[in-house]
Amino acid sequence: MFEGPTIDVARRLVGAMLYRRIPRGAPDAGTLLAGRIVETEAYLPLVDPACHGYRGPTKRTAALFGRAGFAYVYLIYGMYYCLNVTTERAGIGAAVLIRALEPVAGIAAMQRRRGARVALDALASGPGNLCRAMSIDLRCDGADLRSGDIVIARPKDTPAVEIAVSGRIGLNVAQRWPLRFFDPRSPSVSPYRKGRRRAQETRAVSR
DNA sequence: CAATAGATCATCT
DNA sequence: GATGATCTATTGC
Repeated sequence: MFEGPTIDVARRLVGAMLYRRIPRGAPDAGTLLAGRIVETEAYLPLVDPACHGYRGPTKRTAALFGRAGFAYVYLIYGMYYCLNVTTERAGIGAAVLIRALEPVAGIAAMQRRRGARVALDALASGPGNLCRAMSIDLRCDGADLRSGDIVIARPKDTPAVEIAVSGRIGLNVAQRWPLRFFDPRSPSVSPYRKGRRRAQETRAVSR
């Protein structure tokens, strides 16, 4: 699931499931949330100036440099969290950013986090919204994604999906690198906005 | 529809 | 002290 080159993992994660058990103490504690991953971005080892590991490990990026299959969570713009899955072997800083989910289970609890008037398709669309809906914050940094309160898995009956490719979103460097992967049929794929338009030179790829 | 401002803070220089 | 792998509300076509 998390083995192999980062790009392969990013593609493999589209269509996979993300499960989240809300921990004790939080609202809706014990509730199981689930969503189907429909959008990811690869942040490559060594050569990618947009990857947080590009300049070597720091305290913040410690998890990024750990073994594959763990969470790397960071705070962005002072108010949102982003969930990444670490890839590659220990000592290499690379990851896949999880950008959007289609809500599958625990929708009422997600709505309590995001606001009741938010449309179903938008509940976990975009990395910041996704983390808010799934109750993911810095406490999740370093978590094992094979077992625990956050699990990413590809159930046996997971159907093959069409995967489209585009440039990455929100970057100042290397944004045109074709490292964003998404299910073009999903209504939950995060919308492009001004300044992101350029990245949307997509081409469909089936598998 | 497009464009802009503002919120807000851990981390790094 | 500056900087974001963002989102939302609001403004102006």
